[in-house]
Amino acid sequence: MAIVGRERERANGKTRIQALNEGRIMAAAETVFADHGFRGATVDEIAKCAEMSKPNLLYYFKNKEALYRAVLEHTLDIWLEPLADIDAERDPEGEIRRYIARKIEASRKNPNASRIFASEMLRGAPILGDYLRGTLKSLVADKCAVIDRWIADGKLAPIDPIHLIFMIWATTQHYADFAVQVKAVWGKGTLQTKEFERIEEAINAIILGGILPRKSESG
Amino acid sequence: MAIVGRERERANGKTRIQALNEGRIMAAAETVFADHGFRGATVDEIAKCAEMSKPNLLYYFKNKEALYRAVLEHTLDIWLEPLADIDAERDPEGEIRRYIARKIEASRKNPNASRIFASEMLRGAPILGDYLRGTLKSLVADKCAVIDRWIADGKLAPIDPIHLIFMIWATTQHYADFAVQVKAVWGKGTLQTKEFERIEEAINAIILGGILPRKSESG
DNA sequence: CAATTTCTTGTCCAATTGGTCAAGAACATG
DNA sequence: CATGTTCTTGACCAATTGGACAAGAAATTG
Repeated sequence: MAIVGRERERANGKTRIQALNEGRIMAAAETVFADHGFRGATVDEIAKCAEMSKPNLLYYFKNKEALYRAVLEHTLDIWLEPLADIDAERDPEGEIRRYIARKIEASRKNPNASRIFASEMLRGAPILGDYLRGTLKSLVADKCAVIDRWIADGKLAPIDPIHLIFMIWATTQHYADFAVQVKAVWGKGTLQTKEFERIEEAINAIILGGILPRKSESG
Repeated sequence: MAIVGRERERANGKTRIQALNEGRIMAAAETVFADHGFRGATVDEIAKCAEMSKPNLLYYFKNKEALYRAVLEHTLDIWLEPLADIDAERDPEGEIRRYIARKIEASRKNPNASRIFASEMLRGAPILGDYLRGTLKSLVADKCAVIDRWIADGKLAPIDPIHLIFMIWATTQHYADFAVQVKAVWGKGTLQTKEFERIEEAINAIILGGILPRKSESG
């Protein structure tokens, strides 16, 4: 059992060096793809950003598209998880608050992932199209059903669930994707934790105000 | 005064052919830039899309960036106008309804403009940075003041004006920028007038519900 | 420590890029 | 219709692109 002694701490069958370099490449690729999109990014630039030669990068990822796919896949995890977590059994206000919080957190902690996803959508989702029409569509359908049940139970005002979801996506991701604009117009140099707390409050105020049942009407 | 007889219908000092070709080039550029961003777009592709040779395109626009700037400028007009139109003297509900309606209309009628703007934001607004920090910032400040007055007058719930504006931007443009995703998840083949009417209703319902004063509290 | 595997890069390549140039074609006008 | 202007393009260019390859450098292993 002392076989672990030397170099064999390969997780997922990966060498130490592999894990290290693939990580560096992915990180570099994330920023370059986020800045320039798939076609605008160059392998050279990514390699330079990862501090390694281009042939070495291509030793780890067989070509530009493979690298792009790997990066996209990574962003999807971040993207999908919070929505899947909405629980029909708990109360809508708390669930939606928590969903918004987690989406905002994702925008704050991983703005590049959000921008890459946006860039892929802008060009018509040539890679993610199937994912959108498959996994994502059925997940959203699920959650729409949950929201509809909440509405039927009088726990939410009768709004259109899918557009509520779109609105939450659009609004939360806006602060990652359009960060320059937000900073410029808002007059903030950077968006830090403090700013994101205010953002979250503001979004919660409007959206929850818009979807919680009006007491004066329904009793 | 019969000088107008022949070919001299040049508006803005432009030849008939100039006006025609610049128009075709701009239209082509709009779709290509929208699909691939500045760096990802190629002059060749734009020329092909405009059905003319590359040197001919470069006869009308001295280089790729000049063309990009021209296209961006055109998108800004569409972008800016609706916000500037908000009138402090009229009632908030009607004004915001109208603003949302006009933004939705812009997304529907000019999705490419929206996507180009988004793409410019994604890469950090290297061209539009000054515009954001100048014209746009002060315009937004103006309108925030208007909204604050409405709030002070008890006509709106006390929400943060700038984030209301961000939310309206994000939500309305979402349907242009993320059209693929919307179509895929919503299960619509295309987004047509009918769909946009439902979208507008849904957005109005949530946002107005979220910002109009609650009668049960203040009334 | 020798053999084997993994890693790294300089060099090269064909294709594509943004852009120039000269020369001809179409047009407009006196 | 002759003349000047505007328009159009094929051919070309240097730089960059994504990627292949071979050969050497580091690791890892029995």
